[in-house]
Amino acid sequence: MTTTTPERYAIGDFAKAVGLTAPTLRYYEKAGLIEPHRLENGRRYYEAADINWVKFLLHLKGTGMSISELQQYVAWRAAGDETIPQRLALLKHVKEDFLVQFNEVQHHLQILNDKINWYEEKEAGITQDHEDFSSYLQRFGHHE
Amino acid sequence: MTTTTPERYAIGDFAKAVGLTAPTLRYYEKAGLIEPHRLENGRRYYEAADINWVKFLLHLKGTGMSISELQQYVAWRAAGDETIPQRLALLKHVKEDFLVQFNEVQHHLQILNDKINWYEEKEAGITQDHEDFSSYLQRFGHHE
DNA sequence: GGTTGACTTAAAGTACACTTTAAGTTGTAA
DNA sequence: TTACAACTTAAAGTGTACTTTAAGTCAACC
Repeated sequence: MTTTTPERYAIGDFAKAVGLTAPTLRYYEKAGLIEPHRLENGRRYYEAADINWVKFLLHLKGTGMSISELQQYVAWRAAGDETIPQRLALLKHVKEDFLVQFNEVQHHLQILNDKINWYEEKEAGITQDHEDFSSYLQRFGHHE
Repeated sequence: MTTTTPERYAIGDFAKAVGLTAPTLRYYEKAGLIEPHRLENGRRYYEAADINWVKFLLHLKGTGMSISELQQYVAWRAAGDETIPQRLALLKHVKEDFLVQFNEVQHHLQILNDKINWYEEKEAGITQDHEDFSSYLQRFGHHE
């Protein structure tokens, strides 16, 4: 009977696995977001499960959470299941903010698209007269 | 017969009209993004058309364009119609980057939603056993 | 056994987009 | 006319999230 040793990643390999740099991992660790294990010689090592954790952190970060919000989340997580309501409230708040931003950027994209189309129409009929961008927008009901 | 004087905004009023602060408007002006008019006493004033311009800049900014990209855009705009191809190429590049980011944040949102649901299910059946988040994600095909 | 690359730490530096300060001038309302 | 708010400038400061540097230890390969 054999025991499978859990795979160990040195910081450089782990960094590649999660798409970060070694200094960024040390920075996150200092911020309390990650707690790698250590070899006897003092070097960090990470395990497969740590990959999921970091990737999850990066998803939260990608929804707009700041490092300090992540720190709060991690602190509540460490405090145990009685902080689930707080964590849930935080994530819901993050989601609400996200959705507001999401609607805004969709509108920004619409204007960007309209401007691209306006330039393309302008380029297509290079010698003709053209309406300006504001009235062009109004034809589509795309205000501001 | 009367001539309607175009409406003039002092910097504070204009700031309110576009949702920025007066210092930010001065900052944008220093960056070359805005060129307000001046009264004889040296004070800036803005007109209605400037509102559209600033709002358009903010839309571009909202799609991810940096100040320096906006500067490039504005420089090409000032150079006249022969730079339309460059402007178009810039905006299309911005759009491509935007769409990549857009897909990424949608995935981040999905994971955030999954986590919220996972917590809510965990809260609902507080005394029961629960699967961990990774396997929960896999049930929906929401990887990483 | 020596060289190269990866690791360790703490601290300083960077990039971006503003924001604030300081010192002074001007316009408006009581 | 006095006081207060809004304007002017240049320069310094802020917040966020890293990134880079410096000085040293350690491990792996030829």
